[in-house]
Amino acid sequence: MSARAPKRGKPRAAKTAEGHLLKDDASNYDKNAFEKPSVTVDVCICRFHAGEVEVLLIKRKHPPFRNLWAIPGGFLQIEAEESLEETAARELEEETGLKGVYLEQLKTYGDPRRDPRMRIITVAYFALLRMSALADQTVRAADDAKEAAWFPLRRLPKLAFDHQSVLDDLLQRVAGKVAYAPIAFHLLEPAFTWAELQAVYESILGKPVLAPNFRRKIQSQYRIEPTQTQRSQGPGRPAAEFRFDGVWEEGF
Amino acid sequence: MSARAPKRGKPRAAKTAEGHLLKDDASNYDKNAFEKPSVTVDVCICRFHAGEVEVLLIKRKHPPFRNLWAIPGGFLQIEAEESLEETAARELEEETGLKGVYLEQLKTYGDPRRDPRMRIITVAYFALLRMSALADQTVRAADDAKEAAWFPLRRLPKLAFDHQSVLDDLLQRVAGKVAYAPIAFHLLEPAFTWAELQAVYESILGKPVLAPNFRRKIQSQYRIEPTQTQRSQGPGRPAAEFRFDGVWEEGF
DNA sequence: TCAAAAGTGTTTGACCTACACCCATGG
DNA sequence: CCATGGGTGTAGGTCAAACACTTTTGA
Repeated sequence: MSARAPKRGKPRAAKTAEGHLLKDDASNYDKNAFEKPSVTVDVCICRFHAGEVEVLLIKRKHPPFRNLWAIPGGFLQIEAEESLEETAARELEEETGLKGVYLEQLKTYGDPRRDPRMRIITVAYFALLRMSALADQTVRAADDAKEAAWFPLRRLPKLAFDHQSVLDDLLQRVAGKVAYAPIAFHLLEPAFTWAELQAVYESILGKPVLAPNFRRKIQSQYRIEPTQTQRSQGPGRPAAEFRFDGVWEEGF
Repeated sequence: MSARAPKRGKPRAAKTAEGHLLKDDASNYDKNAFEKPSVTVDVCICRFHAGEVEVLLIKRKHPPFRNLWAIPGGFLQIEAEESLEETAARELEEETGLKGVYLEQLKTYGDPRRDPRMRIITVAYFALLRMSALADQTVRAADDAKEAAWFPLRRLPKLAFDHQSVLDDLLQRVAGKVAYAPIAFHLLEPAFTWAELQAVYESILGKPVLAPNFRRKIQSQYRIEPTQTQRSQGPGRPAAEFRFDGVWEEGF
């Protein structure tokens, strides 16, 4: 349910034996009848850099977990009527200055002791963005002086709270999803080379793949269109650039 | 993040331009600095009956959405230090009297207008249970007189709130997961026949499968051990009963 | 003996893996 | 020419779909 309103009265008293089904009268509820948790949205901000998928973490300056690294996030703004995804987008923008980035809900964490200070429910999202988007943007290690840094998903520092399990869940989700959904392209420039695309997959899957088979497989799932542009940075044939042009229609 | 504490002060004032990174001093926070949403946990309770996967819904007696059907759920109990999963388990027990049932988190819904009365964040779970567990238990259409009834997942009535999309997400999740995880067995008795197992898969996938291929595929994934028992309810060879005995080890 | 259930076998084709090999192109 | 990137071909293996068929067993 999302909407049975609590009865009036003290929180504990309101929860009687049959209290699991509460009156729905619009005229008979008190939105403060139950104590409420704080709700935050954390965003695992991912980029692809130096052959690896990296996530942006911030170093905590204060207890608890002082000097450990944490996933950036913030409180849901009730007054602003933010949806969860809007909160995630706002956090992402505050942290990186970017809008319009791919965002997906990961999972919600609500263990009563995950934050020693107070009861916090955290909805985790993840974002996938291209390096070029960050070019002019400085990642802001915000005012109260936390460091911010990128870490490869497979070589993380010691993390605060239950954030290790959040990132474990993230890696599992992304590795599973990359096989059937075109999410890898969000980590690359609009024009990319085969070698780059393959490197993203290899990083996510954690193992090498054979180039010819990889390309056939990708082309059987997605339209990969050549651009006119090239990439030349040394000896050898310059790499051609391609762009993602949607998934193949599945009917017929 | 799950833990940066809000600054002291009025909610709006606390959220300054740089407010996304808040002080972590344990000595410097006020857990009421931000307005909080209510948090509920809804549980999609599923059984397998008459050849179909069914979900338990309750009929709303009061506005909003009076007389529409809704997924049962309830408020997270802060004082009791419940985890989200414990809340789901409690709701399940209150609704059906059952404990120890398979539970899995589905997704979290937080649109600001999903409940017209107040801001509610709902974490949806789903439960899979066997018919035999319900045998002596009456499903309680709780005191304030809501009806409770089972509906096939593919033929749902008009639903309250955003519960239609919750159940859409549920079907998609279950259909995807049944292919690689042994979740179907939770819907069957410990001893089941091949025909029953196949019917569960066909119901979830929404299409018929060929029995011989189906059995080979299942047996390649899981240990299916014969029991000594049988099932005889008419002419024809009585169906032998089997039990699930884990997944095959994947190393070798 | 019939009907339903369990189980075997086989054919076909798709697809994945691994590798060999060729072509293109800028330095 | 050569190093690198793009691309084709293909042999072998695995696996799944589809279907035919046999065996078992209680009513």
